[in-house]
Amino acid sequence: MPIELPKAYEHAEVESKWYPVWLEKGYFHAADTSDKPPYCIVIPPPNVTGVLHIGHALTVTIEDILIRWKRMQGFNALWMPGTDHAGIATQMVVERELKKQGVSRFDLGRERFIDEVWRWKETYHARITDQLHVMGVSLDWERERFTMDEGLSRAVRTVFVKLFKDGLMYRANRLVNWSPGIHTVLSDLEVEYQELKGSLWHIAYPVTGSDERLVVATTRPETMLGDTAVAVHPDDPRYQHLIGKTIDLPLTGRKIPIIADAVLVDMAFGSGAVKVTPAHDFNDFETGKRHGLEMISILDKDARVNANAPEAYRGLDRFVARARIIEDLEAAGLLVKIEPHTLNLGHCQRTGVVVEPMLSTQWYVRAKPLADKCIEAVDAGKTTFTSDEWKKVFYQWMTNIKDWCVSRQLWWGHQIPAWFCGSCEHINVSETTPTQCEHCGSTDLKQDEDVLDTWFSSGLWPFSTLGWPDKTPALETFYPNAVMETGFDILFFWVARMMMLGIYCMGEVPFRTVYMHPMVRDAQGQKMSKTRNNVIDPLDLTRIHGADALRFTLAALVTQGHDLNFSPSRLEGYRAFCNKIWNATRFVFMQLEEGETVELLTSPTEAERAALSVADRWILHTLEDAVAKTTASLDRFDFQSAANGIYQFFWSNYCDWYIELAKPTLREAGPAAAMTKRVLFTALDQALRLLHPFMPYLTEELWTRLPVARDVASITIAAWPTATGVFADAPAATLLEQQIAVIAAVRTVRGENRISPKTPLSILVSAPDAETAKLVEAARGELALLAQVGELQVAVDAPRPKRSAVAIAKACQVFVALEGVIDLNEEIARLEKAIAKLDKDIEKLAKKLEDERFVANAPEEVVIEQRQRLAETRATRTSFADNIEQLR
RNA sequence: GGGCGAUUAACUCAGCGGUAGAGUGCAUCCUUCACACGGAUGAAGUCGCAGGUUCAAAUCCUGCAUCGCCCA
Repeated sequence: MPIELPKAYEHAEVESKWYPVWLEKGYFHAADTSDKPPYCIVIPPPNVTGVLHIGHALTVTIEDILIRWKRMQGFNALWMPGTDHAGIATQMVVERELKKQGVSRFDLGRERFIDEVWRWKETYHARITDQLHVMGVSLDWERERFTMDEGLSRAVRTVFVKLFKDGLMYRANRLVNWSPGIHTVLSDLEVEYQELKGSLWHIAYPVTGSDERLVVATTRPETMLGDTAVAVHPDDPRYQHLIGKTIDLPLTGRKIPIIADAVLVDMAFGSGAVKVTPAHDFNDFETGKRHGLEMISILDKDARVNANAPEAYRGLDRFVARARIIEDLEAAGLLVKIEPHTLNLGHCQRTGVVVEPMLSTQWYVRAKPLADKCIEAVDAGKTTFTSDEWKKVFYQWMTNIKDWCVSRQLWWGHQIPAWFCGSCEHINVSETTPTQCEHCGSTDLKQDEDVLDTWFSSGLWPFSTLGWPDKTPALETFYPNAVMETGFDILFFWVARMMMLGIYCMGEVPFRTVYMHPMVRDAQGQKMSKTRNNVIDPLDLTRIHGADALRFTLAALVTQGHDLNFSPSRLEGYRAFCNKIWNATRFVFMQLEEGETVELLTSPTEAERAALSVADRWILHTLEDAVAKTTASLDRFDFQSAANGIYQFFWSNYCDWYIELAKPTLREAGPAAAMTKRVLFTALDQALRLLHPFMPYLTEELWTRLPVARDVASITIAAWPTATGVFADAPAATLLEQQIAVIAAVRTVRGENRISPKTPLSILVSAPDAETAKLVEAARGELALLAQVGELQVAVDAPRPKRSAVAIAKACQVFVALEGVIDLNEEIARLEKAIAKLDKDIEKLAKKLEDERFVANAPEEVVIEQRQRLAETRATRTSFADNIEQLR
């Protein structure tokens, strides 16, 4: 009994079947050492408490395509899996869950809280892993890592100590970005600026010992409690006499100096006088340093007014304090006016609260020396970007790099390996817990309570996952990684940090190529968000349309730009493509006798070659072309054209023409049919391989059923097709295109004249020469089947028969007898419409060719081409016009 | 304020110096023995606007408009 397939492709059944098999057989496992060339991608570790979203789906689709492709090409392909502890996000999630039970992390205490987080981590980890499985990812799960596991934690401590000893890790007291939402410092990158409508308050500050008042404009009146100066521009004639005098700072009873500062003050803005609050504003902080001003911090960690401020305001939230102070100033007659003002405010990336600049002591990485090495490496081409745009952005950031604040006031993360001595205040930095102070020998040591920025451990990912700091065989084999693929939104957060730390720790770049993918948006280009209610869940999509269809869609839509607008209609189209592949295979299988096996055509003998039909030769030629183009597209990370190329080959060439052309041959059992059958299977086998990186499930299901000899059990590890040129056959392509054109010409006449498909047509084909005539003659069976041609006549330069429709098929004219078939007026109308179009083309071409400058300047082949086209178009027009005359 | 990107058929996108393409949708016809998640045929675009370079511009340059992003 021949191989039977259900009538439609059921993705759910097939997809649930294969993943466990692949895992069991260990196809995704890469060897530590191998004769094969290495190829390694590390997954951007998803947040362990996160849910798979469409951005992850895009990431894993692209990476799996690359990995599966390279694996098939014979590389020792490693795709490293793992998850990220995501300090802030995870701590927030768990705190929120605890809050539901009425428990705060402080109720539990640090140790018990962290135990709690680990418990959550286990649960969430299982979920995100299952979600990844659904996508069909060929990750080497045996190697899976977590940023907080023992090995990676050791890597973090090692790097910290190394940086410290090299003077690249230091502590400093400066103004930082404080998130009152989660009670921690943030790095510059974790602050998101957002334009907000606010106000500009003009406040009158009384000059000491005079009636004069100096008006300052501010967007943050509450910070006046911490003002330590008022600045004016040194060249401002309005205020010359005040420089050096003092102000009686309202509500506080303090006196503060009036200073001149050309950097801070813009004479044209507001009143030209600015209050200076060094402990609560980055510009003021710099001003304070320039002038040696006092720095008074007036807010605590909750952004409430602290004891440095007058008693009346203590304990008030910063925004409540603002309202109170405005009231009080107004009562004192010191509020001059309020203007509407748009300001750009920093917000905490995670909690969304307004970030507060605060004075505090934190750990910093000296970034410049690390960044310089990155720039050198990219300059030297050690790492290349697939897009010039992102390379430029990378350079810009690296060139203007600032020191990286890496300490965080969280509990969940890698605790900083620094111990403060209670006796001598020395800071002991060590990979292992010290028992006594290295400076004074005291045993009164207390570890820094803070943890490291999550991105610090992620920055080690390309080598920490391979066993670093140990010199493992895997590290030796797979570092540098081949490709870093991720969303452009984490270019600085992650890619840049990996470059810095990779070069620093390993002495070599972490990866050879950087490919940045766009952000997935909805079909209208809107950012997906819960508030917009336009979030597309990839798991819903896989349930409805299948993982293969989703993967193919993402690959077909991905660009090197900023946005990928996800279009459900495209997904539906590619789901239909899956079904098409299924049914084409089903048809091919139906040609088999019971128990029959097929020998694929690899390097044909002369005898085999001679047995190939024109259609066979054409599809093999086209296949080679598709193989070459797909491979070339993947080589340059052009997933879109790779996907489109295979789609076109499979649907338009293989299904629409080759299978249809093969049908008449197959019906007449014999040597021709046997050969065609072999070609059908050969092209199918190769096409499935090309499709496999995009559609792993469907291709595996079909490929393993092929009744052919194979050297491996799974398409996962089957060889990627190569274009050797054995099937290159341009003459066959030309011949077949002529046949196709004749068939299409008849169909056009039929379609346009609304002749029923059942009505057989008599046609006469006028060929330019005997060879072409012979070719058309040879397509008799195909014409009968594909165009319902009952009677076919072919002649060289045949005279036009009376009462016939005419259509052009490349070098031939096709006359379709119309007697008794249609209303002649229909055909006249069709030809008139065609002539109108031809006239337009003729006019355009003639005008171009009459232009002497064109003829003189354009390349000769272009001129010749245009002349030819004009001649052909004119001939067609003449023919159509004559025909109308005859029909009348 | 500085920088970057986008604007092509109703929708989602290719093309990036020499006849405007794809998928979906739409119209007409066809349930023919792989597939109606199908087949055939067709309609649909002054390629955002205005200048410029060129024999030739959707494609290169300049400006403008609209939308979006990044950095400060």
